[in-house]
Amino acid sequence: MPELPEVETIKRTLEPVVGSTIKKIRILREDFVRRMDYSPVQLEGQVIQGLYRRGKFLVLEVNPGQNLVLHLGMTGRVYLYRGEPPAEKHIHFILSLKGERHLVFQDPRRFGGVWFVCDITAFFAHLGCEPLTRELNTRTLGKMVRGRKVSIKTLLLNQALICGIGNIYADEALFHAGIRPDRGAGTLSEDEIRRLSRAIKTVLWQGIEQRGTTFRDYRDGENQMGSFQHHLQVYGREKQPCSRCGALIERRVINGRSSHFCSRCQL
DNA sequence: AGCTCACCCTGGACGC
DNA sequence: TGCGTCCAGGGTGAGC
Repeated sequence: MPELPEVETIKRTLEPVVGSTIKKIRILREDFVRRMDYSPVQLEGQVIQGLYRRGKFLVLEVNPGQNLVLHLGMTGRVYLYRGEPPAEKHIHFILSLKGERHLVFQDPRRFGGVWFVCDITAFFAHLGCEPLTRELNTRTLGKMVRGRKVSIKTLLLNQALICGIGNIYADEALFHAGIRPDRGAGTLSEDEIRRLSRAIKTVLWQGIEQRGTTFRDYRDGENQMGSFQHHLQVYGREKQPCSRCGALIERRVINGRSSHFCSRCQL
């Protein structure tokens, strides 16, 4: 499940594509293309000028008016392959570069996709703040939760407010902050908002340091697994003892998403 | 406007 | 072994 730390890790491992010339674009599944503001063929022969992450999106900037946006959905993998790409299942998109390198996008579940975007600012207009910047702090998080009846867990997953947090890091951040996922967002105290704002940054940075969480599908741009799964405190640890107090971790579905927490440490 | 929920999709786990 | 069923969830959009 690629969330911010996973996409950031992929971005870092794909850095070598910047400055490369695009030789050919192969779309193996038409419906994997979610948007086509310009013809993909126009990218062939052009040089990739930049690569960056926004929330859980990855952007290849060929020029300011021609961007290639990737989203990995649940099971997406994007990696650089040297030599002819493998004839594996579920490869929907290949970007061939000069020097016999191929950027391969594989996604069994096809929740991911690619967008050929001209106006990148408009494309991201609906997206919330980047949690690892100063845009997220006690004051801004306080504004987001004020008066909101949704659970704090649901609020953290809302990409229009904060972008990049998914199910794993939401559960981990709430454990870190000592707040139950089913608490109404509007009921958080000033101190809890401060703790949560810091906890979000802490767990996301830890995830990046560990090169992401590989539960099953996730791989980075070099097709390597992450290691944050070994450091998870609550996610996927139902009925296992809490690392802090020993009580058993509970699992509850909140808004259709499984949520993991310690009912003794999280209030 | 705020919120909930069904939907999309496939592979793996599990029960019989 | 094999078959059927359920589950995982990011983002979108319908409907209340």
